[in-house]
Amino acid sequence: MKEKSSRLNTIREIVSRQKIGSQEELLTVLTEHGYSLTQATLSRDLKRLKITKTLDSTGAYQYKLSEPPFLNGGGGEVQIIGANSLEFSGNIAVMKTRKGYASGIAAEIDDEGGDAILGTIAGDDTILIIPREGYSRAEITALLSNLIGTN
Amino acid sequence: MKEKSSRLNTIREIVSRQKIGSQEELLTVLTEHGYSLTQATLSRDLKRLKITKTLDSTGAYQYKLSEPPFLNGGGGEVQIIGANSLEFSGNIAVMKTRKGYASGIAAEIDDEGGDAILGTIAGDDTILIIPREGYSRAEITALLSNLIGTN
DNA sequence: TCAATAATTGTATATTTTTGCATGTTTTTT
DNA sequence: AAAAAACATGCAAAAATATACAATTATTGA
Repeated sequence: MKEKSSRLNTIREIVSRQKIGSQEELLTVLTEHGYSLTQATLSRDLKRLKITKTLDSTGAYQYKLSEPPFLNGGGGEVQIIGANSLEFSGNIAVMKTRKGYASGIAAEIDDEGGDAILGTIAGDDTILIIPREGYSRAEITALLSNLIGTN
Repeated sequence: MKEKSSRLNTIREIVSRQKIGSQEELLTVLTEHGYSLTQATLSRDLKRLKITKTLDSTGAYQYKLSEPPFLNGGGGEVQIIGANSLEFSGNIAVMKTRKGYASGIAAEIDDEGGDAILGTIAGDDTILIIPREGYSRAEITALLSNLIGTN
């Protein structure tokens, strides 16, 4: 099912970008984005994504991705945890990251991407990933998913 | 009142030692430790302590001290991946990070540092951390170490 | 393809957490 | 020391979140 993974992606992006204080609130935003679901489903989505209600520095509630935005160096495998979503436009991949981490993660992708990655450009929370010609979306997705890890 | 801070302390200890999945459960443990309070009070205590309900790797709920996103404890060893070093010059702290991660980590410090941190400036792999006047090196070190963590 | 199996979702409901309010207690101010 | 202000707490109610169950939709394998 396509709907679901797209929705999960969107949820991750929203949560990492704006302050969301309750599921109802997030539900509203998702509705504005064109998704139709109930709070029950959202609750399950959040559980799958390990997004939990935390407290920000002012003591207000805020939903947050619980995985630290870091590289997991265990076992020689490099795994990037800070990336929130990946989507293609044409043959260009756009990765959204936790704010501030784009350039760091982009560097990792350059490092690890090998032949398949022609280059990357990073803003603050967005990375443009340009694959080398001849590599399919599927291949790039697989490569990056591997770096990122799955949900 | 002495009772309260002692209780908060105990809560922190319990939560960091054993798996607590709900406030009721924690309440039971606290009662066994000789404290007498209601779930309502406990809820407020947890809020003060910024202890929130998160999801562990198996998908079960677990209360946790808000965790610094800086480190990865793979294989029992504590490994600081984002931040490499911390040193003072005068009352200014300089943190070295993995290339590209400085601004991301600086943002975390701003987020989590509370009153003690006046501000941060990030380059590519270096963060300047300016403590608020009145905070000692030791305090800042403790704070940042805590953020960086010894999980 | 079709039946069997698994996954996803909504509804209704249960569970859990948060909070308004009243009250008692401690601390501060005068 | 009395009054005022600030803080802590329980109770009850509200709000938020999670889940059992049943229906629906997708997926798998012969």
